[in-house]
Amino acid sequence: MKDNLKEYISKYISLSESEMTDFCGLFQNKSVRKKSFLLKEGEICDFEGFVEKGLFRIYHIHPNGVEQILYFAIENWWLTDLESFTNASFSKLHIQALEDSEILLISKNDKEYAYNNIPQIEKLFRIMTQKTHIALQQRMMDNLSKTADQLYLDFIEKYPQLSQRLTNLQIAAYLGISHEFLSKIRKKLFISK
Amino acid sequence: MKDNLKEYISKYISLSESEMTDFCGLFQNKSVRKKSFLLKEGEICDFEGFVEKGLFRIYHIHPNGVEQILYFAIENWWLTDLESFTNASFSKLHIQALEDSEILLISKNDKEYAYNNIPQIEKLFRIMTQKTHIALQQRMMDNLSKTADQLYLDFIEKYPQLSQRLTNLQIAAYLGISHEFLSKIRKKLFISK
DNA sequence: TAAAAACATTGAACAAGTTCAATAAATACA
DNA sequence: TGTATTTATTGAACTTGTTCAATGTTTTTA
Repeated sequence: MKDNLKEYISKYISLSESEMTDFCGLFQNKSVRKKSFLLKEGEICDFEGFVEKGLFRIYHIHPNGVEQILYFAIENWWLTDLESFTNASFSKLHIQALEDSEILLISKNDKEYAYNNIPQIEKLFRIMTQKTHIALQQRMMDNLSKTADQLYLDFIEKYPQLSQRLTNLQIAAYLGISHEFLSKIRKKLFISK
Repeated sequence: MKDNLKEYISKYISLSESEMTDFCGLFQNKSVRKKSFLLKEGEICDFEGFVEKGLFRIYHIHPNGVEQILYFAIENWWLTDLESFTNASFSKLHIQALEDSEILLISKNDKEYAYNNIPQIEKLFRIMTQKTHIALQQRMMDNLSKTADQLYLDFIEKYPQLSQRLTNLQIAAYLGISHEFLSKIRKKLFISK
């Protein structure tokens, strides 16, 4: 039970057996059917999730109707709307399952409990946030400097297994280009799938 | 001494007087002349800094020679190359003073000491990293969806005092557009300065 | 398994932003 | 204060990517 979560945690911090049981006990399993939502714009995100199985997209719908995917979350990745979760503000994001999925959810209250009662947990999330921050900085710089061709090639090279599970529409929405243009890029690069 | 730093810290956590003295004692003051560097590409960033006075730019030079500014740091902002600092890897970034500046620096070792000996420090940096992460996500989404006009207007509205201290070259390098195009945008918008 | 829905491809016209080069204006500095 | 350097402006040609519309393909679902 919750073996992936325990393994993930152990990569970054050392917990006693009782602390581990205590902390992991705060997570509730939830099955999410393909296309259904964990969060919709306007709601307050009061959970953080660890994906055991499946695939989610975290995205924003711009005023002009265009969907921008902020990130994907697959097995052993975490997801939340950090802004809404942290500030208890209305979310600008949607979180939707793209496959039938299993996710472990911890509520904001239970996370607070963990911060206050298991000292190492503060460290765990500090390290996790650092890592995602580094990755996001890199993505930011890439997006501002690379052409769409390079962004696409980098993406399928960096996430080969994930890109197999996504439509080109979704990849385009992540890269921030139109799917028509992605199609033309793929043609130019002789990518057939 | 170090009043701004102490005030900053107190916004997020509560330290006893001795803890505060202990922690702030780990910071060394450094004067940095305009145009000189705190960090250059290829070096390992073993410090984190809190700006007391002045202005820095943290930027990357792309293979094609274009300078991309990742962020600016003014009074009461922190700066480091998080990736190089965290992983002790060679930095891809330059950190340069754009004005004569005063900065408080803490070494990686001393920060480790603080993490291990002052429990609340873990929380402080967890919260700080969360905040910058939220801001970076927002900037990411903006950059992918907004036109250069909007990005520029948003920037000068969000950072009115900072933008007064920057050249248009620097603002363009932050927004990820050419400075010629920024000039045309300013003309169109009737911005005279 | 047939119909509906979602996804992918292609072309043509267009818009946004870049590059290069020339010039002007402002700033730094000896 | 005058000269060198950096910064800003402008225009023309060009590149990258978008939008719209039409068509074909694949996947989902009743």
